[in-house]
Amino acid sequence: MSEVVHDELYDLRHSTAHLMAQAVGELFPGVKYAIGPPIEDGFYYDFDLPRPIREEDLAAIEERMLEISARDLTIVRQELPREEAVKLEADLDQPYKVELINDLPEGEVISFYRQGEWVDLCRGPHVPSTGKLKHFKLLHTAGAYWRGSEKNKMLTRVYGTAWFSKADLEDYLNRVEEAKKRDHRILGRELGLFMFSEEVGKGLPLWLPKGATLRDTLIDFMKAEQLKRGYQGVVTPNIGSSKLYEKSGHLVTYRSKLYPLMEDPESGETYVLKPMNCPHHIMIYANELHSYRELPIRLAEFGTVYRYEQSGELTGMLRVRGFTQDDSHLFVTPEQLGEEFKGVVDLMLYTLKRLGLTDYRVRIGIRDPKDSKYIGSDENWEAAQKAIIDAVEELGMAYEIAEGDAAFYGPKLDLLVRDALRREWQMGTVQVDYNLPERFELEYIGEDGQRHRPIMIHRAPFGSLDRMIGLLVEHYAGAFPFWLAPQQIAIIPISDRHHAYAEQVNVALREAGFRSALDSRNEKMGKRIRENEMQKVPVMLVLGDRDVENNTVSVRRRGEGDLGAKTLEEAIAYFKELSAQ
RNA sequence: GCCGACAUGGCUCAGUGGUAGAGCAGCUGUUUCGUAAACAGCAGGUCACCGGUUCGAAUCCGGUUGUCGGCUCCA
Repeated sequence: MSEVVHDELYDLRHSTAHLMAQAVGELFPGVKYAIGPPIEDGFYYDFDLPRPIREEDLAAIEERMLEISARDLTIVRQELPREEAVKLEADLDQPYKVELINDLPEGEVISFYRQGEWVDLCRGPHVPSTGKLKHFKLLHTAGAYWRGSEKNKMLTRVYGTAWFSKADLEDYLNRVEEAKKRDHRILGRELGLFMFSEEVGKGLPLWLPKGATLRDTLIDFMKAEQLKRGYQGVVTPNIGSSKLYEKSGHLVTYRSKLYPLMEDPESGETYVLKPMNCPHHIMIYANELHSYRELPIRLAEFGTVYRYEQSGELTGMLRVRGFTQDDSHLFVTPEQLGEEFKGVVDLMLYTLKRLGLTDYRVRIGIRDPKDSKYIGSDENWEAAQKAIIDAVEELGMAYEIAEGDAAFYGPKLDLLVRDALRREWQMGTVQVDYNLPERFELEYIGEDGQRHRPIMIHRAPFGSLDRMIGLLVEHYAGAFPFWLAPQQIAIIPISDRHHAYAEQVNVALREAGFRSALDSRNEKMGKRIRENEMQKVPVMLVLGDRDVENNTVSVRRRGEGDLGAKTLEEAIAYFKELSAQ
């Protein structure tokens, strides 16, 4: 968030951050100020304090903020030459501010904003006086490293939100409350999709029958697409020799992100629990000599990988330690690169569309030339980055370039989607890689009879099945479209005498390929309807005397209610229609 | 990993030093019902785990594990 948009709401939030800093200064003498910018929906300020602020302190800080607001202090801008600016902050015993001033580029205007006794280094702009700041709330505290580096001291960050009116503030707080109800961790349990077990291990998801069905549905969808698009399935083991990963470069770059190595007791050779599928797929390509006529070769696998993520990073299904990628590696000639890359992007966008995810961002990660973790030659990097940018330009897509976001072996294009709490997650990803083919000396025989080096495209349209399902749960608030719903149809016989007919209908629907289940519990129909509604089953069939008599089913659509009686044939036609939506 | 917080039956929560409670879910019966909660009874917890303080700990203290919000990281 280096580029801050200067609209009025941002100014208000920025000023509220100052207001909070002043209040903290009054309540915690000796506080050192770091930075305090406006952010989406609010603001934060980082403090270095004699003792950390606790959540229970927030009310007192808010109270002091309101008091300072009531003083209605005029907010005044003041510009100072560099030396005087440094002296001002040094006199105030504010070392972080001194460091910030010293790092400002030559010729930059150095400005301060003063409200009453309190002053802060700041580019501004701000509201005219503290009296304008009334509708805010402090939300939570967090630790944050000075300048974002874990080598530096950890400061205390306080997050808050601020709005023009009381109504806006309340709306926002309500929105957050509503969003929490969509949390996939809560819905995942309520809907019986997945679980975690302390005894199995943190970050290791267990998929329950309904969640497993959802996974199967997504896998079937992707397999069908891949079949149309000329992919071939492969299967590779969950572990591989460390030598393989040494050669690929993963071992050096991601040592700390691997589960500890396993040792073969006979040979003493070590094995890696695989964090990636690429080296395995590369071995399959290298198994035989390929002609240019065979290329592109597209090897696909739903590969489960394990990454030892830092414990503090784990978040439900959105960040786990064991997950399944819809992975594929394409081996292509330089001439094919552009078309193949565009083909992958097309699949990725089609996938998002089918899943109903329309709100996403495209980020192109290129390398940071100053960082040494990137392998391979400058020429290869230039060529790979150019291939990606040319392709998205040709496709007319909106995108952002992010320096330093490339994989260590190549640049990539990521699709980013937000969760219920508006946190952004990387979903689909595609990378262009000249470097691993070089490391593994991959070849094909060209038209000219000479040996040539293929280029690899790594891609995963879902990214991780686990993360994608977590996100889809939040996107749909658990109410999946018919084709995705783990259980599509619930059959509710009104009383015992309708069971035989209900069973018959259930069998017929399963025969027709629908995920149907009979709910013949000894409960009143209304209760069973209610519970199936809450389980987000898209369709219910209520069966009573009339239906048995007329050989019909009464169709009830989730969220809509009774659609009336249909024959079984009509109902099946309707379900086929729903499946296509 | 770091900062802060939290942890009571399957779920949601009450209980702040004197030997654990409610609703929902579960089980058993009764009820056989036309589109979002029938009725009654029963059962269920070493209060996350380990240690300490105390005559006595769910409650106070320390540690561990897990979870939550951030930071850092994300092939």
